[in-house]
Amino acid sequence: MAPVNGNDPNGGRQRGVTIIDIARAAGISKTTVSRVLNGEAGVAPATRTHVTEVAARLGYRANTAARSLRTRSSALVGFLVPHLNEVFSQQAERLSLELRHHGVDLVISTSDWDPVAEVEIVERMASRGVDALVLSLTSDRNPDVARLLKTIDPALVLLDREVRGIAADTVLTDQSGGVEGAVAHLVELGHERIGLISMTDVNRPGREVPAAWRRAGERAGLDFGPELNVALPRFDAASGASATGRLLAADVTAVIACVPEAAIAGVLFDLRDRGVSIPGDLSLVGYHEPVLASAKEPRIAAITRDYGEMGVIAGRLAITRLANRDQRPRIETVGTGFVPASSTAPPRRS
Amino acid sequence: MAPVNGNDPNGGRQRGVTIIDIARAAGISKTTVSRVLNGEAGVAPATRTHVTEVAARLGYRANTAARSLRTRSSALVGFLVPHLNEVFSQQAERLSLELRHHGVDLVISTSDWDPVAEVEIVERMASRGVDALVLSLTSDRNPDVARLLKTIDPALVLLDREVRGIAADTVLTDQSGGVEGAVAHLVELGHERIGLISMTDVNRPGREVPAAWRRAGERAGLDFGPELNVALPRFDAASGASATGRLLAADVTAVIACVPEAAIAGVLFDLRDRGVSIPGDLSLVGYHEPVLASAKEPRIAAITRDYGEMGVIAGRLAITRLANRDQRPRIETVGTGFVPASSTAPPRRS
DNA sequence: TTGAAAGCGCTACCAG
DNA sequence: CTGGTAGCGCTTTCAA
Repeated sequence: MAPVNGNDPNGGRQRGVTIIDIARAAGISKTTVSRVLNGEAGVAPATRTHVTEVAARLGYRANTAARSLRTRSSALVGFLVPHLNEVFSQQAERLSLELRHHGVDLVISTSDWDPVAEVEIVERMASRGVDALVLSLTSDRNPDVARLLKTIDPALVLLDREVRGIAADTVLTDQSGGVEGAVAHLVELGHERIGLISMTDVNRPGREVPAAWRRAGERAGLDFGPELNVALPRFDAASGASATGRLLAADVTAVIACVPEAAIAGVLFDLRDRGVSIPGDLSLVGYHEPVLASAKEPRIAAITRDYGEMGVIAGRLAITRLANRDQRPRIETVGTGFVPASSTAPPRRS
Repeated sequence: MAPVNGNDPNGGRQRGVTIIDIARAAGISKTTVSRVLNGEAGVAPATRTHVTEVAARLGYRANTAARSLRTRSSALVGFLVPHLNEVFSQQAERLSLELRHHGVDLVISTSDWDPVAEVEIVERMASRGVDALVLSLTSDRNPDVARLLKTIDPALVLLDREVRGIAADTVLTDQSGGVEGAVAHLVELGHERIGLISMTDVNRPGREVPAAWRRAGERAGLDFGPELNVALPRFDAASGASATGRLLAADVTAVIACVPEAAIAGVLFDLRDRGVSIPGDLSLVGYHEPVLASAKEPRIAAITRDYGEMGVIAGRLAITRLANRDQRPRIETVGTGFVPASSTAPPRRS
């Protein structure tokens, strides 16, 4: 039998079983009940089993809000991503799972690649009282965000981002392995004019990828001019298509597209519309290919990394940070690799 | 200047500005501060502006836990999905956005298609105090879940699921439009043995899709035997591949695959390995195709619907439900359509 | 239009 | 090993 509660003063939600109800039913103090429920040591085994039993019988469920208020911790982590595409979804799923193992839930919000929305979202999450905030910022060069991050309470984990003045736990991607692999592969096939579609320099991959590409070119004795690098501010199909046009005009024989899948789709559509065949007329390297896409030809060679792992690492960083907020910031690096496929071939001799 | 707080009795988080700090700074009671912050009527304009000003100056951020405790509402909605694939991610993104417009945040958890995990997750979210729970259950026939849903407090929104004994707000999918469109299209091309890969009957699409397929067959004067329907319990590539084998053994000339993308990828891989060409040897209809996959041939004809819209509707149902928990359950239906593409053709005459 | 006081459910402290 | 008490920050009476 559920205990009879006083008549509800609140028009709203149901009252629910509290530790006081358990205490009464067990003829014991709520302090001890709390101790049992939290698995603290120093409770007589008999008491423990009894309380556990009563709690189960009454269908007790802890009130998280009350606990949060008292302990100043919400067991909630926020995850801010630009967009829930396959890459970020995968990160989210693994991050969520990792956190769940530690009794922590994940609040997700998308900015739709809008730096202004990002500020609002971070603000919201801070006010929500998340214990930690995992950030895949659209722009890590936005001074408003940088300023905001200094004033908020949650622990921070940056996902392949570097914010000036913020020394936070970070999961970095080392782009060099993948990019150099791709360039080396293309050079070996005989390509010299290797175009790059990248993100703009407002976030770390947008800075690191072009740098790695240029380095790799130099290593191969090639000087990649700026006309070979198109930096996209947006990642819809139209942007991808326009980048393709610019690179074809620059006489590239190969393109490395380190941008989200929606933009790469734009590249593919545009090439098809122009009658440019892959890899016959143009070699293409992408940046992760969804499984369903990879089931069709040409399979896109890709610079890739383990997104799920990034989520797991972010989760671990968050959890360990919460256990000890005073430790110094840690940086974990995830490598990238080049996965060859049927989308590359020797350049057409003209 | 931030007010000087007493020395922190808590080893943990920072103290933060409270309404008491504002009240003191403004020389006013915390009641009035609360009223202003919540935009309640009955406050002198002068007081209102002053309080607003002071709050901004001190950098006040409401403590959500305290508010939740008092109001018994968390401004949090839970979303349970089997897996964050493209379909569910899209729903999640739009749902999240819709909720955000109303000041509500979204907690996401994935069950990895595990009905047991689902029970735990629902339990967790209830204990977390979510105001509403949006559920894409792996199995809506799991009695444990049905029982649990009756005991918990949050408002429920079911996403294309029907749980016995639970009268909740629901977003239903009407599969008939899409399935009948697909069957009619294939029949018109001359197909008679049209196989179906579906989910099992543990959830609503797993029941509705086969029913619609059978009806559509009857309407065309065809009697689809049970050997033409493979119901998958899992949705990895291997499952998709094995389903393909069984249907080919049943001499189908066309396959409709109403299963998640990972399984459809398995179908494609398997067909390629067997040297079965699409649509030359076999016509294929899928169930939504990611943009990057659609950029390559063959483009998979699909039975599809607006996933984003489903998320938006779910969000609206949740929000309006919270505004009035006593209204009777509402059911919104989303239609499906058939989108032809290059993956279908007349059957090979043998 | 304003304020005092009560209390949401829980954990932390201290005394026994 | 156990219990009493204080209070987290907020909203909500109720009274002025």
